[in-house]
Amino acid sequence: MEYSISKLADLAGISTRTLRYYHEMGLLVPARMNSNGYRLYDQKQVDRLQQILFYRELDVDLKTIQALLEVSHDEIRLLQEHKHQLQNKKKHIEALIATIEATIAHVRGERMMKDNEKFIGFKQEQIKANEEQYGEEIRSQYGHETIDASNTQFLNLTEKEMHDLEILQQQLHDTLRRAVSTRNPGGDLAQETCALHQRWIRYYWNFYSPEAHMALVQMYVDDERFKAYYESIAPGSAEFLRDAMSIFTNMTS
Amino acid sequence: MEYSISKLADLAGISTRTLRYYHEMGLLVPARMNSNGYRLYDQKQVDRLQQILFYRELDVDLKTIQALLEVSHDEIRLLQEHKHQLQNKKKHIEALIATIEATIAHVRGERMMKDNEKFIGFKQEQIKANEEQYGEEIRSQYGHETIDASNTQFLNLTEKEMHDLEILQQQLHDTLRRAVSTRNPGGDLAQETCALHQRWIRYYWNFYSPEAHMALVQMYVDDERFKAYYESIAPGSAEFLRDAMSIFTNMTS
DNA sequence: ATAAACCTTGACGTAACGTGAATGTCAAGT
DNA sequence: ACTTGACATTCACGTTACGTCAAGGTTTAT
Repeated sequence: MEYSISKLADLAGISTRTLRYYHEMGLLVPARMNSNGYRLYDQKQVDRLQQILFYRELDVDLKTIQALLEVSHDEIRLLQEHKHQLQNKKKHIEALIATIEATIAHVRGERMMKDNEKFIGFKQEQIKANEEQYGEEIRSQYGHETIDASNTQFLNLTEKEMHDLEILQQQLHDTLRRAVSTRNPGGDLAQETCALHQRWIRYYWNFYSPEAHMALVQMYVDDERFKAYYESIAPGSAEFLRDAMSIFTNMTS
Repeated sequence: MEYSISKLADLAGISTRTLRYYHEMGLLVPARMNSNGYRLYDQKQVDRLQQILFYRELDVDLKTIQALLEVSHDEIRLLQEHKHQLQNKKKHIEALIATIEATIAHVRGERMMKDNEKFIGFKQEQIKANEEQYGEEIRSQYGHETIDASNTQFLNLTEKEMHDLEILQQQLHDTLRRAVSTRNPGGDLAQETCALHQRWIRYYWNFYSPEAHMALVQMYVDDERFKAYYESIAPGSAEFLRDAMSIFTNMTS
């Protein structure tokens, strides 16, 4: 069964504008375009839209959703994961309700309550949970330098930006190679490498944090795929970058 | 106990940028500003921030939150209402989980499922629920023409826009008065009145819908406060506007 | 005294659309 | 065949709620 754009929008309870936007960004591409330029969607798109809406329900941003849907096409596994996350979200709402009850009791003078207890359960923790849960999965897939042209749509880069990214990547490799030979993770060259790496990472991450960055470079050391890649740049450069980042971010793991 | 901006942000798990933004829009004004220009918040702001975050959790937009917090200062009543809404949200998540389970069973071939069942429970219904639950409350407070200067901050209007709004309102009253005397809700003058009313409403509503507009003009008829107000413009003008809007929106209630 | 942490304002940018303009296409009715 | 209303397209501007950065002032701890 085929759906026009308004039919699918009505079915899913979203706007046609949303569907056009999802098409434009490559998140939900119609099954085909009619000869008159009209979008037509079929069963595969219905199912994919359902997945998208589950992720949206869990406050996952669209770029992340797109990446996640590239990582796995196992529908049952995805659905079970959504279920698990929704059960977590349910618990989080229960925590909020408990906070309300505690606050009411406090207002009535029935119990004491410290100010920090008043904010237990709010959404910021959900966003952090997303970052942890989904960020790790994305990093394992896209934190790798072998980004090819097919991913430019994902990153929504202009030609110029893509070119800039290539230059930056080349610069990063050159600088890292030279920095490794200094054997000084705290030196100027090493710290410049870190700054370049940070700039590079920001092309991929919507929400940067030093912690996440540190986790990534630690993964370069721990994961054989990345370790091998960095060995090919310069021997020992994964560990070197990890050590340099530790200083750059002023963090020790 | 007083909190600096970062202390309060950390306490609540939000950013200092968010707190500055809330100050700027008047949603959460610090208790005082220090001599050095630093913001200081006290207990009242802590409690108000908690209320704001509960509304945010329920996907209520900030302008609506601001309006709601002007309507009622009864903390216990607000908390009980949040609780009620969160319990609804919990049910909605349970519905989503049921949708997942049904979809999994469908994929496995264990049961039949129509496409429309795949979208049961998604968030758009929550947004509609907000519109109904909170919109009505806002309308009863702000859908009234007696907007005074103290509300311009709420609407975030420039001087020019405020002036335009006054002109529009005057024009609306004049046109309505003349339209009523035609006794023709479908006539040009009546339909012009509706267009003016729609333009006027859009100053207040972030998300316009003909249904909501119809509900509002119906309320003008049903609610004595508004009815009396419209009688003072021209006798019978509340019903007239309701009838004219029915034609303008192509809806019959 | 110094460095780091904290604060301010100003301003640009982002994500995910909502809205409207202008125009083409389709289907049903006259 | 023509008309009208519903449906579709692209283009483009605007909105909301911040994230991020720059530039510079203030406070705190060493």
